[in-house]
Amino acid sequence: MAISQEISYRLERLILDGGLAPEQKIPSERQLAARLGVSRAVIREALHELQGRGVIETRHGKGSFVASMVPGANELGEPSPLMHLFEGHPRTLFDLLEVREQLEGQAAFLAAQRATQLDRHRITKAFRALEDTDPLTNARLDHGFHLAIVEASHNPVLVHVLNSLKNMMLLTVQASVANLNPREEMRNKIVRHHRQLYEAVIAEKPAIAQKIAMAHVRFVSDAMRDMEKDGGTLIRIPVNPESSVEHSRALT
Amino acid sequence: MAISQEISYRLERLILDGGLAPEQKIPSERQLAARLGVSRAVIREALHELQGRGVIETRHGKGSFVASMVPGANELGEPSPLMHLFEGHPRTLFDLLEVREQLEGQAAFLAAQRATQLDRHRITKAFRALEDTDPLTNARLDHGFHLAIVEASHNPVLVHVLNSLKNMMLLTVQASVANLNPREEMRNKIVRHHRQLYEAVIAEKPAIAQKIAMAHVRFVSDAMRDMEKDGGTLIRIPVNPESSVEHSRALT
DNA sequence: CTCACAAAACTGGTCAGACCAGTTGTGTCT
DNA sequence: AGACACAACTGGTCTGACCAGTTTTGTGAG
Repeated sequence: MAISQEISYRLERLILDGGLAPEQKIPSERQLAARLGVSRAVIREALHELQGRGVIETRHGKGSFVASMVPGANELGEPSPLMHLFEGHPRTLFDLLEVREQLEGQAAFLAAQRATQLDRHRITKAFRALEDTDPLTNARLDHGFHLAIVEASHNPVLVHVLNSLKNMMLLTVQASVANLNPREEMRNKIVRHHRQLYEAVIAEKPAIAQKIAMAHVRFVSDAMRDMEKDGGTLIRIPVNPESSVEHSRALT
Repeated sequence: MAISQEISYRLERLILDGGLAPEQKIPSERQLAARLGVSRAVIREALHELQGRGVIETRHGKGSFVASMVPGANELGEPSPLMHLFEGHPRTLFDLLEVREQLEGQAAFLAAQRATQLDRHRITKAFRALEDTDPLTNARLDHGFHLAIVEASHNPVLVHVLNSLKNMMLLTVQASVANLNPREEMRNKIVRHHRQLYEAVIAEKPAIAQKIAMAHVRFVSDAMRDMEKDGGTLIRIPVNPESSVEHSRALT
């Protein structure tokens, strides 16, 4: 196999395995080349491969960075092919929540089991940020909190799967925030869920963490199902990332 | 924007817009470089980006080719970027099995709950075929059985996720068949699992079906982990694109 | 004339060193 | 202390060479 591919795999493995955190800077091309004993061309080819796969971002004059899966940052990828299924099909939202219930439950379980000191620190940071912010504008932070837990599971396959559902998940999170947060009793419950989940993960109680995470997603799902049945109107989140504009502006 | 990226976008658009058909050969790097008036390095970087995105495949001495979109039959979802993580990294196999445990459990649960007459017929057919065949050559049928159950879950998102893991799953199924089936007591347990799972789904007992499906995957995972720890040698399944293409055709 | 086999002419893979182009830190001069 | 220019980073591109597989070609032996 080509050297450049071996290197790209090695780097990806390192990143997904938690060796490198999102937004973290990767050593410069010249450093990598020297350290791995290969030419800079090979390093560049490997990095382009990771770029194509959306694992890293490269900025002229600054360096290469682990792509954050958080929405605001990048997202030059085309809208998820599943996205179109979602538009006008609220059922898909519930299908997704159904799958999320399992996967987030497992992620919470594994995170409670495997989180390192660093992971716990990240999770704590994400949780604090979530707590300290206006609930109406925190869909992103909500997602970030769940994401931190997923990454602490140290299962690259799980991370990849949830990442590939990223766009849709963001929509469900936004939908739940937009629809549920305005109702006080709902918001309180959700906040309590988050706190319980946070504590269970930090306290390294896998079974409890899993149960709470699943109950949380289930609760959101049920609540939205009820709202749809009763009121009939879910607040629709416009499918419009528009971040590629933002992206090119930031980079040009 | 960097020249290499402009070129990769241009080529991708060309390919996706039908200018180039799958399996078709792309002009050589030197030709492209000359034709587009840039250096070969830029061309190579652009091609690596497309490679990372799964749009093309490159073969030493032969050239670059438009990737056949067959693997994963992904009308949805990007071509599994996970595939390569598996090669040479047995740990990823266990990561995948960890995720499978949850997803197949859920699929079994939902299948038992929602399967229609037609679904049950398909599942029965897949099960019979599995039963009547030489266990040493039935990795495909094994996979087909599990697949029939997944499809009966009637959750498009779940189907999509498992479908995008299809190639890797095929490998784990093959690995388990190759490693576990030769041991009689293992094979018997697996056969029993299949039968119990089949009966629970047909009998519309979701909780039981889920429990069995999860136990099944867990059992396979544990058994392989033990084998790796003891004997130290898992039979490695050669990663052979052509055969997996064959398989996905057979299953689609 | 045909077949076999080696050489040539492709393909991609890697290397070296140079230079351009953004970004950031530093130090000097006012 | 502040402003500004100059290093010293970073990635982006170019050149030309050579290595390593694959395919074509051409020539010699039968």
